[in-house]
Amino acid sequence: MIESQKTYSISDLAKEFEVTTRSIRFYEDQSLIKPSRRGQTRIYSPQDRVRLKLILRGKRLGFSLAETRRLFDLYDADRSSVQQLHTMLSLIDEKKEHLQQQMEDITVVLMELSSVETRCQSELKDLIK
Amino acid sequence: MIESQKTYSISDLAKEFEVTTRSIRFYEDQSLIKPSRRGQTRIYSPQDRVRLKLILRGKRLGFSLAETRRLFDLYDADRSSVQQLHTMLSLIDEKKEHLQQQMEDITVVLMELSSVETRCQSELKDLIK
DNA sequence: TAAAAACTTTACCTTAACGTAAACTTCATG
DNA sequence: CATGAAGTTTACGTTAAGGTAAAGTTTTTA
Repeated sequence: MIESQKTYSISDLAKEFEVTTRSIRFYEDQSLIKPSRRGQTRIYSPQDRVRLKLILRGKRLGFSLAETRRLFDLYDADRSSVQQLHTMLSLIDEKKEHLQQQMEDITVVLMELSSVETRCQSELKDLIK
Repeated sequence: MIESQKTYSISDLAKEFEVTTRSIRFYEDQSLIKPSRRGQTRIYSPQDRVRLKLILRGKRLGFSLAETRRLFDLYDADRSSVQQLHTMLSLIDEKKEHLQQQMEDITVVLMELSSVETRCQSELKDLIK
């Protein structure tokens, strides 16, 4: 099975994810993606594409690019020493706690918004009727 | 019941929420809080304190100060015209969608982190044993 | 009452995450 | 083959959210 080694140009990805090519190059500058090259031209693999997707998900969560890179480092990290594994586990825990706090915050805000929404709707009924 | 009309100084709040006085003044500058004054000195009411708490919660969610102010405006808004109410409802919907997207993102990342965590733990066992 | 502590304003500095413009190269195609 | 589209680098500009420093006022306290 010689599977079609799919690749993407920078503008392919820019369109797909609705970001500028400037941004994508900037992420590379910050060592978040490392596309290969044909001559000068960047060529993105499916893995690079996944990376970009992860970067953007991070952004939606309010991660800085530096934080996202640390997460990438977690995945890629040297898993050979006990030290390393412990460091990694505590980093993971830190992130998890942070995300759980965010979850709680979101839940609260969503409830508040729903309550305002309901009040608005009923006031709207009153005004129209 | 003459309840103790509690107030706070800027550094009271700074300590409680672990932010700098500079930040608190900056939020005022951006019209997010409006403490009263005794002479020049700022005096914060319990309501002001709640506002600050909300600002910080917004920050944890990655809201910009401008966004948070828009949310405040939603709460305080003129609820008299049908127009207004419709605008408000669509803003609320927008926010809700955004937050729901964030929830999904967080859920996914949490699961991924847990999976990495499990792998780390088992590798740790192998190394130690 | 004098000195320290806490408050104030004004103003310039910093960092992250790009936007924008200039000037150049490579490639497809009418 | 020239021209236009897409790619590249370099470099300066911009915005948000404060940090930091200077210079002054007010309040507390020894």
